Amino acid sequence: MGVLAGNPDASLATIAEAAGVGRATLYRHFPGRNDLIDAISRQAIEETDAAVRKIRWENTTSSEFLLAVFEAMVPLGDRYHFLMVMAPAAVGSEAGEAYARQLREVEEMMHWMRRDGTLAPDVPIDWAVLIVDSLIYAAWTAVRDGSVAPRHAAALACRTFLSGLSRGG
Amino acid sequence: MGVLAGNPDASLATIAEAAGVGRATLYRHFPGRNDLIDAISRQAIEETDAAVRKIRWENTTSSEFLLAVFEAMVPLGDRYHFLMVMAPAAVGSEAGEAYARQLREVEEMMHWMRRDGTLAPDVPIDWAVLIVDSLIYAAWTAVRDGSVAPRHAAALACRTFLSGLSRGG
DNA sequence: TTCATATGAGACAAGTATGTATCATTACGG
DNA sequence: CCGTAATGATACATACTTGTCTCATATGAA
Repeated sequence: MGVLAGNPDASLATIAEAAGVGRATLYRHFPGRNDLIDAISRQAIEETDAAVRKIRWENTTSSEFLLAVFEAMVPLGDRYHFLMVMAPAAVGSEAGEAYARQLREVEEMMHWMRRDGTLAPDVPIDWAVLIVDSLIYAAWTAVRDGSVAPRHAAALACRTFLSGLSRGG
Repeated sequence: MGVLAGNPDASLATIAEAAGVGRATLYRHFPGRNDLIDAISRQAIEETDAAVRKIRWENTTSSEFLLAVFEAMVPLGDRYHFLMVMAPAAVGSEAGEAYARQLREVEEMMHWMRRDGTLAPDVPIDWAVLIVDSLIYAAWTAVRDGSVAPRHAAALACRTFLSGLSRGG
């Protein structure tokens, strides 16, 4: 998993070695390379979907919900990164559709925040969606590299989205 | 250039075709594949360096300087992206060193903003640096995809960094 | 025009990735 | 203990990529 996220063109021999299995075993489970990455994509989508579905949205403000999304997604950053890297290449496939659907869900959240009055009305929705994506990835990267503590990463990302990094906030 | 940024492992045949030259011509100018990407890296670094050097830092606030950096870098997003994708793989090489130096310069800018009182004191410098990188990339992506107008992208990135996207801002 | 240089197209060998098949070994259930 | 299924290792054919080389052509200066 992490291998493919880091290098989408890794050879099946490398993947098999990283997974601790023989190369032939990979071909027994998946007819070809595309089937393998499709299966991993499906799993990544399932895990990220499940993590978001767990969040209770009743009686929460959109800001709290956003924080919960960051908290849920940062630990799954490798899955998320995998989808960002591989899904665009798999347009038309099931994985590509699911990724597009996830993007639409983030878009709906941004519309909610705009109606809510939380998101400034002059911010393009597309930009807000892009920033959520970027912040999830940035937070995961920072945790992985040890730049920030895992417990603080999501809060930092949420704060950056809502009020930026300047003193006045 | 754009080809390599999108797929770092693109074959030389693909690169040559995208560049509109014969594959043999590539080998006449560059002994091997590594020399080619090293040359492109050098050019990307030179262009980004030149763009930043043009910025006048005397009699400007750090916020104005940050905006100027965004304005300078967003149009060079493909170069920047190329370096982000390729340079880490070229550790030890001249390009890798130059990329690390650019990162240190952003770090210095963040220290300046912190002393300045612009950057909140409890924000980790590493996080701020990472967010600058992410925002440059995000702004370039948004412009490329037509989500936001080129003239607004840098301002949007700067605003996101300084005051976030919420209404209170 | 004529000569030198640069280019494009293609052949070629070596190395690597893919996909299939075979065989010995291991693990697991009856 | 035995038989079945799964695994690891390996060999193999095919295709792609890399790097080198050759040859015909075009471009450009003298």
